Amino acid sequence: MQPISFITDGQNMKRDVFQALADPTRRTIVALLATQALTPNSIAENFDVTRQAVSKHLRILTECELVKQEQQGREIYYHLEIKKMKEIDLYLEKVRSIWESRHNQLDQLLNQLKTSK
Amino acid sequence: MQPISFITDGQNMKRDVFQALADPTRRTIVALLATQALTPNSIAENFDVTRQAVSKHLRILTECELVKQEQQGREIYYHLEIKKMKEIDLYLEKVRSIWESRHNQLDQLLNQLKTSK
DNA sequence: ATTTTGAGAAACCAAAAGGTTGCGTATATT
DNA sequence: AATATACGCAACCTTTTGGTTTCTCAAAAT
Repeated sequence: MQPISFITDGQNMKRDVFQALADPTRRTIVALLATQALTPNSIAENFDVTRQAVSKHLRILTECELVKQEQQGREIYYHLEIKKMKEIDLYLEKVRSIWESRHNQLDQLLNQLKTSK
Repeated sequence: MQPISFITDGQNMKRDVFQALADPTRRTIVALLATQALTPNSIAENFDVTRQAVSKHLRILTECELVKQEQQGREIYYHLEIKKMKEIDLYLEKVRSIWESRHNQLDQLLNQLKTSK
């Protein structure tokens, strides 16, 4: 069997959201961008890495569409696409629903045993 | 400023949950384990990789405590620790609350402008 | 008692990740 | 017009990742 990806935008997503959020620095950047749109430079000021490193992180976040760019003169403002986080919820819900239905099956089994005694 | 990890068990967690779920194969394993506890061999049968590779994935999932082992004879059953997924919710909630409060501020500003015209 | 089976551990490898420095280019500033 | 600034891109380096193969060990099966 093939490894199934539970997150498949299918068309033009080069990167998956989980992988993008695997890096703690990127998670912090996302949290930062939740407050307001920011430029690479202003983000870099909050970290211990160069502006180029932040740029790379932003590229990855952009590739999975968690973040969008908006050019303003020579500056580029990056802002969060909060909707994209839904995809993570989707996976969590999927796993939980499987988990729950398993319990229901157990409950059903227990009920059957109970009523047939 | 230091890169802040939003997921810090602090004490004995060697691996963070987001990173563990970054790999699509591991996400599928987690979904599989949501149905029932399984041995490495039975998991490997569902994939295109060797048992050893699955073992490695299970080690990573175990390190972040998303999965627990239960020895039975010479077999080891791996079962999902569904509670651990809460940590992901926590991050999502954090980001969303930041995002919401930002909007509230904007709403407040708009209201102020409206009442003072 | 011998052989098979389940599984972790180790050694190894190619590819990806995360970082750096240096460069090119477009937009502001003077 | 000359200079400074904001940024992306490319090249490079080191560490991590995901996989394989091989080995060893303990538990079952014969």
